[in-house]
Amino acid sequence: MAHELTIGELAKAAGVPVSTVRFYERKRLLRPSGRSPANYRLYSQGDLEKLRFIRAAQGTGFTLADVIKLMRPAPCGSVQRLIEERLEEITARVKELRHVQKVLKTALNQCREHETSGRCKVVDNLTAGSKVRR
Amino acid sequence: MAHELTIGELAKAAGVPVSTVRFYERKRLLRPSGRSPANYRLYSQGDLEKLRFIRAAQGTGFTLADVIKLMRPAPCGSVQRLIEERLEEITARVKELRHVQKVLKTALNQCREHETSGRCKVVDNLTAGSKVRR
DNA sequence: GTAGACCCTGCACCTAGGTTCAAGGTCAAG
DNA sequence: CTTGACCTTGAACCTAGGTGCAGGGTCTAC
Repeated sequence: MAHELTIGELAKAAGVPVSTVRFYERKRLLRPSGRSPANYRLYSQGDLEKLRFIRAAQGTGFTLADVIKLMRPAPCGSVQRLIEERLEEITARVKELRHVQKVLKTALNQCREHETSGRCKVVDNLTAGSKVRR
Repeated sequence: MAHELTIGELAKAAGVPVSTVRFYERKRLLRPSGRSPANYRLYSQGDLEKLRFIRAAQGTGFTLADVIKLMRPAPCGSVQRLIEERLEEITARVKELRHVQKVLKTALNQCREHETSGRCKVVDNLTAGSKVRR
């Protein structure tokens, strides 16, 4: 089942632009497993899975640099550390976003209460209630 | 109280690099209220507050383009729309992060259970459980 | 045998939000 | 009157994650 794929087929199967596949190659994330006589890149099913993994890991918030680390066989320990780091980041970010959410909701309510057609006063609220982190 | 500030004083007071203040000027976010005889930028207390507002709004997740819109006197309506958009984004992002959090926690547990010193198997889990959005 | 869809390489460009550099002017202290 | 900290300008550079283009080769169908 399933012979080798050209770059276009691979890209389509994974739902990414061809240009991105070549970009990943430049970044040493995914090298074709071979070349055709005409010098076309050829990819195996395993390559397709790798590509999917890359996208999944990115969706999970890992940077491409992290993905490289995740992909080369590594002791569980270092993988665990990467995951824990990401988890901490996520927790912090969620907390931050919840705060921002509160500030914005307050602002929005104020805005709705004394609605004017002139200058909006909401500005002051934003200035008061938030942190500058990031 | 409080005369005009040079760019260095302003930057320090707001806790941002001088280069950033000049960058904001290029982006039309903050123009000095005057110039000294020696052509130094001079900023008022109001400018300082504006600068603080810019940082606060950024911390709240607005882009600089949004901040420009927020700063020029605008009907409440358009400000409200901006805020609502941000709120929706935040809600979506939090949901996404919660999902990612779950996936990562599962992966981490698996990783801890059958800890090996060889290749980590966690990869498969990430591939299975996540979306590619973003 | 030619049109159109695909592939190749290398390089430039993009967004966002800045930072850094070169070459020079200004100001206060000692 | 020199040293050092500050200010000026314009322009180049940075990161991350790509996208686009020029100038060419290849493959499939008609």
